[in-house]
Amino acid sequence: MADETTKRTLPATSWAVLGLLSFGEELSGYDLKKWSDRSLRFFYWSPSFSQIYSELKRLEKAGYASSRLVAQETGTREKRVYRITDEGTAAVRAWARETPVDPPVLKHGPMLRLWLGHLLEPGQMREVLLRHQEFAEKMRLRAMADAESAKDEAAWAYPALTLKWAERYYASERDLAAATLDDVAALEGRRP
Amino acid sequence: MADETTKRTLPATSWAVLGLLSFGEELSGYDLKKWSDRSLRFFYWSPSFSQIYSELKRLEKAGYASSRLVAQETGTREKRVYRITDEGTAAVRAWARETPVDPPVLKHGPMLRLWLGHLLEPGQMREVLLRHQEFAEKMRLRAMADAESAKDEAAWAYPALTLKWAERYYASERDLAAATLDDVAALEGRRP
DNA sequence: ACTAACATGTAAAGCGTTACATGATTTA
DNA sequence: TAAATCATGTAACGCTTTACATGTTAGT
Repeated sequence: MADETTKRTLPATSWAVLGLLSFGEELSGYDLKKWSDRSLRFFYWSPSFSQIYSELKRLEKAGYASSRLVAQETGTREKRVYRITDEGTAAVRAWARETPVDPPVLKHGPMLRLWLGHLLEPGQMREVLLRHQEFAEKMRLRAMADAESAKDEAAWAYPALTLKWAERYYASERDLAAATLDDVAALEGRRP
Repeated sequence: MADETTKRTLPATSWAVLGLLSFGEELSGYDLKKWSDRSLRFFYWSPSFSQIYSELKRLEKAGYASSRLVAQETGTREKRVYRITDEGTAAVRAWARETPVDPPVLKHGPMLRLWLGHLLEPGQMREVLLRHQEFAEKMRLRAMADAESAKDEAAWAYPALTLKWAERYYASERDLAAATLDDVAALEGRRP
């Protein structure tokens, strides 16, 4: 272990990155970003490249991850890959078990626009909601496709459950947008 | 107007605060925070006191809001109240109409835990989901209560629609938690 | 050979929170 | 009158992104 002061007070994003490593693979920052975009993205915002790189440094400093440089097959450039340590596994397990779960954070642009509906033309409000509906359906399909390719692999059972959740979540988002479109139509109809 | 450089490039939170002012009332930072907690909160995270205060300063600097000091009835302490300017109204309207809506941002702690299910005991996972279910139902009831008290006031028609949306959204969150509890039970049942 | 996309980082700027400081008002 | 709550801010800190720098690989 190293640097006692930075222990157990890490921000949620650090734990998310350490969580990615907790599946046991040895990964580079770039790998982690790509994987994060395809998994966390559905229910947790995916951190930027630069943040992943700095989180990795912090995790290594805390003794939760170790890194080594590996030479590319043909090229001359080296890359740094990270692996979780035993202490890191213990720490992320303790975090997952003991730290109280805080309520979900939502920043829902389309609803902010609806809330400011008095500033928009009816057609514009409709446009915003239609776009959101499309977005939700696209996300649902992605989650479905990923769930398909991950099924029956016991090691990914829990990630697969989050994909199932995401599929339902974005279906609900899509339907809520549709319902709100009706509500807006009714409102505009009452006083045109 | 003032400070041309800070115009139209404000972060979303600034527009949210200016949006609060766009309903026309003259409000203090404290008022805005309270109102924000009871309205934006359901679909957009509510900024802290300190951020609201600094956003107000920025809005005033940009010429989108004006402030004045008012003396309290009996006390000696003064407070600063803000009102949107004509230019601010035009700006927030232009923002709402022209700025592309970016996809919702979600940081869903319970799902992050589920994703890391391999680190938890089954009972702990169940506990997390139950807590989330309770949270969702509490939010749903709040949205419902607020919608009741806001109905039939034409000026709040759009905010009322967001409360209706929130009521459905948190109902869905509650149901998704229940469904996921079943999924987890099935998973654990298959390999105990 | 050139371009676009892939890959690995660093540096600077800005967003947002927590902690702190201060005073007024209500309640016990 | 003491404590708790309401109310109004400021300052410091830390998280996070955007912009930048640099080299590599694959397609045309």
